Amino acid sequence: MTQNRRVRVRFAPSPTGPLHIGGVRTALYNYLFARHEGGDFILRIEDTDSQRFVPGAEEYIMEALEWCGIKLDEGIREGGPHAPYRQSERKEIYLKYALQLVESGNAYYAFDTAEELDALRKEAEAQGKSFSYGAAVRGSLNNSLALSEEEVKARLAGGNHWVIRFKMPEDEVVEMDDIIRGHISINTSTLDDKVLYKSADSLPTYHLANIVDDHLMEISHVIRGEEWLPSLPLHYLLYKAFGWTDSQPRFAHLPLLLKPQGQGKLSKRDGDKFGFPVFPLEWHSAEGEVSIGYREEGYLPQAFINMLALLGWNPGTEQEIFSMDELIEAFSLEKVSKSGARFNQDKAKWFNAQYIRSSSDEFLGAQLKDMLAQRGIEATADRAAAAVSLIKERAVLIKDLLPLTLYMFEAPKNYDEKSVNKFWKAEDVERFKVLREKFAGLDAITVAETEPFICQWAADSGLPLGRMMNSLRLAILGISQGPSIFAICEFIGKEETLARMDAALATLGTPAE
RNA sequence: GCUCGAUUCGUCUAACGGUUAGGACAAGAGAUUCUCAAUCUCUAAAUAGGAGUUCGAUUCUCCUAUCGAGUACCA
Repeated sequence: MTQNRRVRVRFAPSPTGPLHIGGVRTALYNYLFARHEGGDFILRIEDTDSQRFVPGAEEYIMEALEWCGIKLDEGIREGGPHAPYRQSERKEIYLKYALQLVESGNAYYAFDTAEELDALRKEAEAQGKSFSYGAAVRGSLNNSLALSEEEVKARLAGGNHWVIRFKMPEDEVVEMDDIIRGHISINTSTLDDKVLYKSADSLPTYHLANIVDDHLMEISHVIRGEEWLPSLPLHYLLYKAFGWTDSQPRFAHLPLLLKPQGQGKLSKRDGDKFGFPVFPLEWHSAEGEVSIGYREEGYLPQAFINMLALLGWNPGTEQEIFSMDELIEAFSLEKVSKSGARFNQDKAKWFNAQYIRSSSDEFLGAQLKDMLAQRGIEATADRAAAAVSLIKERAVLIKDLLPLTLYMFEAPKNYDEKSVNKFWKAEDVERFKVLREKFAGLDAITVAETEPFICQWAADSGLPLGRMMNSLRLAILGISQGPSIFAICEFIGKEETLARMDAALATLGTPAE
């Protein structure tokens, strides 16, 4: 294995649907590793399954990576020295390599139909065994190892459907190394003769295309999900069969992302089931189903990435908040954990709240301005930023900014019943009327004016400040929640404050004692 | 079934073979506050089980259990 060669890694999704967070994390770790090492990050689209191709998935993948701040050095849009980066556009490359393996005796033609193989599997199953196309049975099946040379030639010439299978060596121990898991060894007698080249669509399978492209694209490290670990011996053997062992990439198999509840790995349907997004961006399926996305739910990409980075990796320090640059600086594959990580939505929300808090008022104000505009409320950028500054430590999601500030732009349409029962008793209303007159007498309503004034009044008269404030809050907001009522009154101004006080008086009236 | 992998608080995780097993989220209690959040303080909470190696094991080895993945002309 070549040491000190340029680090080049790839993220190689198949466009069979939207990328879920497990895929995003794989892309992220590849990206962090590449940047940390000063290497290249490549996007390769593995669309060798013509049956499962989903239109729009490719665009989705790229948009999702872009939203996350994961930048590509080479890819289907970016191009690069090894273009094309879409396997369907490289199809003529693969047959040549498959044939090379046949010639070197590492692979063979097989003519068995899907139906025949199905029947064999069923038969084995009926006897409580499992069928494996391997050394034990390949001599008695329809392939170039068992059939006569003439027969094989005739079948190939006759246009019979054929596949190319890898000829798995018998009773050989494959020794493998994984950066995360260490040394692994396995005997080849437990492995089968995998199909490398399909007849159904004249395309290679993942195993062939992957090895060929990683070699051609000079990939130095393969960082992928744990579900590929069982295929690793095949891949090692393929590199060996091609004579590429010296330039073989190093492997790192990432732990799986598990469901938040129950068992098993996180799947695309879990989002609907548990009410949290499993996709970075909203996805509209061809069937018209909509799956929610982190972006649309109000997560900031930085928070999303931070949360995801720590799901299966930890630098060994107690730092939890990382910018992308800090992640790049701190990341190492050796620190990736071995066991599956259960996704936790509370933690994801906590990260987002932290990031909202540290965002500028201008940025958050701009988000709010848009949301207000959608409700037909026009606010200036300054007003929106000022409103946000009062409540940003209370927001968990970006979309929370709207309900948290709406009363600053709109008078309440109704009054919370519980609060009315609690804070709008006859005596409260008496005090409230006095307060209204005092407010009316002020030049302007500012925190600096009102706060000391009311506190003084309460102190002098011995009136319960809390009840007074809450009656006012009820009149201004309609609910008993939110930041300093003085600050809100200042924000909406004297005219609006008085108008809302009058409206409350008119709507709620004075309850009987 | 077979093969491979994994196993520290409820969850994410930290700990050169030597720590009172640490932190974060969530939970509980208290403080603070005009309300609700936030914030601050505190509390509870874990090395799957059993052997072995060792002066000493969360850490190394083996067995068991549990969980996961793979077992397609899908990736």
